[in-house]
Amino acid sequence: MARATTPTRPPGRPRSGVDDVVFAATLRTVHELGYARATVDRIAAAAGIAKTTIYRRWPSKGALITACLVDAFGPAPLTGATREEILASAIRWAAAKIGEPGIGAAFAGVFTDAVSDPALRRILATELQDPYRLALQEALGEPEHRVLFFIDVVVGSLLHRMGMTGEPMIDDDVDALVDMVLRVLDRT
Amino acid sequence: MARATTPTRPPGRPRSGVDDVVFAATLRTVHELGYARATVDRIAAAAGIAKTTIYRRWPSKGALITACLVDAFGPAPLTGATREEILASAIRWAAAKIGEPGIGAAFAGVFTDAVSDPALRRILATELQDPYRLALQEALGEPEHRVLFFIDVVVGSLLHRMGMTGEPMIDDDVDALVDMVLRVLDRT
DNA sequence: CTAGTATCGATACTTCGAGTAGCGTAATAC
DNA sequence: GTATTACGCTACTCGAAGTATCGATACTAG
Repeated sequence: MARATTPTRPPGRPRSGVDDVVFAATLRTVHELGYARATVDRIAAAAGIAKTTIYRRWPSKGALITACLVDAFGPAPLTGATREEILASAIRWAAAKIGEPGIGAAFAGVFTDAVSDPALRRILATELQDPYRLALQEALGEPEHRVLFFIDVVVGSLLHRMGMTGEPMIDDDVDALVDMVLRVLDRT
Repeated sequence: MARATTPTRPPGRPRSGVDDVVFAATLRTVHELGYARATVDRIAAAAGIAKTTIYRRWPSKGALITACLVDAFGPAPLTGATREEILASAIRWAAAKIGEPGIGAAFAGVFTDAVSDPALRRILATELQDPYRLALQEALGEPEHRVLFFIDVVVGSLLHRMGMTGEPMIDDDVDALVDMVLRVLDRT
């Protein structure tokens, strides 16, 4: 997610474009060592840069992980002809992403940190959740509180499974999740 | 949860029965300061005992919080004439408990810690989840994987709401959660 | 009442990770 | 060249988990 080169480049040495390297190193480290043992020192070492460089770009470990997740999730692929198809594809997409190596553990980790950290909670809500929430409100024509409920159910279920078992939710249960939420959507 | 006085009391000074005091101090501290700032030192001070006494009884902060939650949740009140009524009452009970001051934050906190700590995850699954899972399997006549799915959905949704907003789920959404899960139960 | 045992409180300590400070160096614009 | 900003590096502060030790205390057994 390189910053667009503005016509008026600011003075001084430009930042090296190592964001993607750091993100990859972050997910790899979290995947291999778990969230708690994935210290900023270790992530920096895995990325081959200095720890201070990380703190020059992201103000905290939580912010780093959040930025990493925003990058990893990317834009919402809301595909489908009907509202049902759109919501179903979004749920399957979320399940697949959270199941990728490192992403689920990183997500559960920041989520946990956010519980006791209102500032991080705001970052998480604004940077990560809001884009998908707004896109879903638009695509489904549903009010905010209803989309928030869907997100609580889907993301909460996926993270709870990941947190309690250390493994992503199996496909059969993702199917059940899709069926369950679609049934709620239908009953408008 | 005082230990039953066995006929053959072991030698030495008996433990002071301060478990309940510690549990109350734990929930109060977590409620007032949040999970991260609820250090063992502060919890001990709030309980009026030494930190070392806490570590003589529970091997880690996570184990203390888990024991506190086991005590706070208590036995599962699976009441109701039909399977639907039993499951509905269980969901509402879980929502009410997680909404109590300190409990939701403590739950989300240990849950987070457990993600990166397999030992704590085992304690959490064995001590806190298994009793309710087994009772639900028995009461509902449903297989393990299905009850586990219900637990993922219900607890995951409630914790996600708690974690993202800092506030427990409102009654309207708990109603929606009950409706949604019951609909899955019916479709056997 | 005394001996034995195990818990308590208190203090000090070790360990480790988040985040900061300072400095010399490298890369760019002018 | 100079100015400016990012980099790597080292060293540091701070806070919290968990440990070690020791004198004092509360029991039981005789």
